[in-house]
Amino acid sequence: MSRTTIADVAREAGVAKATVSHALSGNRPISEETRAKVLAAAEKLGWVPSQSARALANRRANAIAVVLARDPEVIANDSFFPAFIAGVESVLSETETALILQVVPDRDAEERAYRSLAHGRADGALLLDLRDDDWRVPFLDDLDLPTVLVGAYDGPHPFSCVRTDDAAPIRDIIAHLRADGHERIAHVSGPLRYVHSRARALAYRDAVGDDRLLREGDFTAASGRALTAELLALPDRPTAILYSNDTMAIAGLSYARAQGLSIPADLAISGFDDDHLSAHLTPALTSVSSDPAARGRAAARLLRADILGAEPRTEVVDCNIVHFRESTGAPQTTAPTVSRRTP
Amino acid sequence: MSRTTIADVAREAGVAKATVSHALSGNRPISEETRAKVLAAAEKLGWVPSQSARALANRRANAIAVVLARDPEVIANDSFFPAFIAGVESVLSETETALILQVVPDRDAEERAYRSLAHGRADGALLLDLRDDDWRVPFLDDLDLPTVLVGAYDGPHPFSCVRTDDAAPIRDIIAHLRADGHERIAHVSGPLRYVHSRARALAYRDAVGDDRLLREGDFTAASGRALTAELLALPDRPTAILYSNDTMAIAGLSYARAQGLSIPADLAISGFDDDHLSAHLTPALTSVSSDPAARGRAAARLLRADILGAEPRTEVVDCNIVHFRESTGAPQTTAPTVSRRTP
DNA sequence: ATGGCGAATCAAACCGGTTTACACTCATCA
DNA sequence: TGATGAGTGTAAACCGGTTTGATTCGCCAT
Repeated sequence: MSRTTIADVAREAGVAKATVSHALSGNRPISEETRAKVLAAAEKLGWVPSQSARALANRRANAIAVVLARDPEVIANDSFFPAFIAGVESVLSETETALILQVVPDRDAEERAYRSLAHGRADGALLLDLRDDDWRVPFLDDLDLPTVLVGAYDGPHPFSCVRTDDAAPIRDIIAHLRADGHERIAHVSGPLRYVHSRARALAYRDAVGDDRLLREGDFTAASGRALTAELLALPDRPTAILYSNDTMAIAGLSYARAQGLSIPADLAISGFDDDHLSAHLTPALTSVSSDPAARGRAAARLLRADILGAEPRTEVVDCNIVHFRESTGAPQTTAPTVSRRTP
Repeated sequence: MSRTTIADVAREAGVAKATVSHALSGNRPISEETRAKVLAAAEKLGWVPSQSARALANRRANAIAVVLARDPEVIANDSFFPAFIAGVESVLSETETALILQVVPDRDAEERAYRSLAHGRADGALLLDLRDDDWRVPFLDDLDLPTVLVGAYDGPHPFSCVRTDDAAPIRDIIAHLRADGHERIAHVSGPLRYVHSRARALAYRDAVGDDRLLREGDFTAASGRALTAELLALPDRPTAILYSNDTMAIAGLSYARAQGLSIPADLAISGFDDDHLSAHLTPALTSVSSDPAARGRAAARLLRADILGAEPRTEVVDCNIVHFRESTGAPQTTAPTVSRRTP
C-alpha cells in the first residue's frame, strides 16, 4: 500500500502539508515556483494520494454503485447488462470514479447493501430492473442517496431518470408485419412486473388491438421455447411472433423449425435487444438494438450531475433501431441487414 | 450521508468512543451489560459505521477489484463473466466486501487504475483473460497488491491461482466423435494469445495429432461463421467441428444448415462454455459447462485468504461437464441432455 | 507613519473510525 | 496486608488527507 504520505511529500518539498494539498487541488493560490517544487517532490517519491483518506476528508467516496437482486442465472442471460456497464464506465473513468457492483440474494441483503453504500461507500446508485411501486425508490429517497432510475418509472419520485421509447420499435415492427399481410401476430413478453417488459407488452396490445396472443415469459430460452410451443398449438396459430428479447426468440425460432415450419415463410419472428448472435443466425433474426452503452453513459452523467447538486431531470435516450432481417422476410440484398431508425 | 457518528452513539450510551468500537468489534472484553447499552444506543440512533473512516483507520478498503481491458463489444459477448462475478459476490457478501469493477480502454488507463486501486481503494484484485508473459503479473507484484490469477499461467509468479482442466473435456469430446466414426475433426479456437484458448487448442492438437484443421477465431459470431465457411470449403471438409465457445458454434451451426448440411448427420458440432441458449436450440448444442460461478467463488476465497496473509496456492476447480446433445448425435432419449462428468 | 489589502504559506483542527497506553476495581495469593 | 493481575473502561494518539483561521510580507493609498 501507499507508504509515502502527503507529509513525506511536504517534507521533501520543504513546505507544509496544506501547501501540498492546495498545490494539487488548486483550492488556494500557490505560487508557480512552490507548485513546481511540490510536483517534483511528489513525482520523485511516487506519491499517490490515499483514496480512503481523501474519501473521509471529502465525505465523498468517489464511487457509485449498482446493486443487482437477480438470480445469477438470469444475469448470465442478459446481454444488456455488460454493455450498459461498459457505457457507465466510459463516463466514470473521466473523473476517477469507481463502480461498485453488488449481487444480492434477497431483499434483506439488498437493504443492507444500500445502507452500507449510503454510509460512506458510494456517492450514488443506479437503479435497474424497475418494477411498479418499486420499494427501492422510497427507500433510497429515505437514505438520501443520489440515484438515477434506468427505465421508465410511473410513480412519484425525486430522482433523475433515463428512459427509452420501447413502444415505437414495437409499433414499427408490427406495421412492417401487417404490411407483409400478417394478421395473427403474437407477443412473448418478459415478466410483466418489470416496467420495461410491460411497456413493450402494452405497445403490442395497443398496436394489435387485443392481447389474446400475448404470453408472459421470463426472458429465458426455456420459456421462449415453451410459449412458442403453446402458441403454435393454437387452432388459429399466429403467423408472426414478437419476442421481448433475443434469447427467447432464438429458442422459439429453433423450436418452430424443428416442428417443420420454415422461417419466415410459415412464421415470422422478431426479437428485441439485438444479441450479438442474432445477425449471424440463418435466418438472421430481426431485432431491436437499443444501444445499452448509450444508456449507461447517460445514466452515469445524470448521476454525476446529481451528486454535484444538479436538479433531477429525465432524459429520453432515443437509440432504438429496428434491424429488419431475414426472420421477418426482409429483402435479401447483398447487405445482410436493413436498418431503420425508429421515428 | 451518515450524520450520526460513533461519538453520538457513545454519548447516547454514556460511554467512550473506544468502548463503542470494542463492543462492536469484540477486540477487547466488554461487559455484557455495557455491550447491551451500546447496541441499544446504536440501534436507537440507526448508526451505520462510516466505511471511509473505517477504511482509513484499518488501512483496508474492504473491497476487491476486477479490471477489464476488453472492448465493450467483447464483454457483451461473454457469458462467462456475469456468472463468474455472481460467484465472486456470493463469497464477498459474507464479509461485507465490495467489488469494484473497472473497464478501461487501453493499457495506460489500466496501469492508472491498478495504481489507484492499490493505494487505498481495494485490498486485492482478480486477474482475468491471462496472456503469455502478461505484463500485469509483474506489475501487480510490484504494486504489492494481493492478486489471484484466474486461469492457468505458466510464467513465474507469487500469486494464488484458480485453474481448470480444459484439456480433459476436449479429449472427451474428440473420443466421443471418434467413436462415432469421425476422422476429420476441426477446431475453431479463440485468440491464441489467451492462455485458456491456447490450452484448448493444444489439447485438440494433442488428441487429433496435427493442427491442419485448426483455425484461430476471436470468440465472436462473425468469426465463427467465417471460419466455418472456410472449413466447409475445403476439398476434404471436416465432418465435425469443435468450437472454443458457443457463440461461434451457434453461428457456425446456423451457417452450415443454411448450406444445406444437416446436423449432426453431415456435420457434428460442439461448443464450449454452455451458453444458456445451447440446450434449447434444435438441434441442441453439445457443449461444456464450466461452472463459472464455482470459479468465481474459488477465486474470491483465495483472494480473501491472500489478503489475510495466507500463503499463495493454486486451486484446480474440477467442474467441466460435457453435455452431449443432439448436435454431436447424442442418443435422442426423453431427456434432452446426456451429461457426463469428465474423468 | 499608518492602515488596509491581497497573495502566499503554515499550523492546527477536522473527517469518523481503531488502537494503544493507562487507570481503576476487585478478587486472589503469599 | 500488600503485591499481583484479570477484567473493564477511558483519554488520546493515529490513519492520511482537506479545510480553516492566523500570520507574514509586500505594496499602495491616506
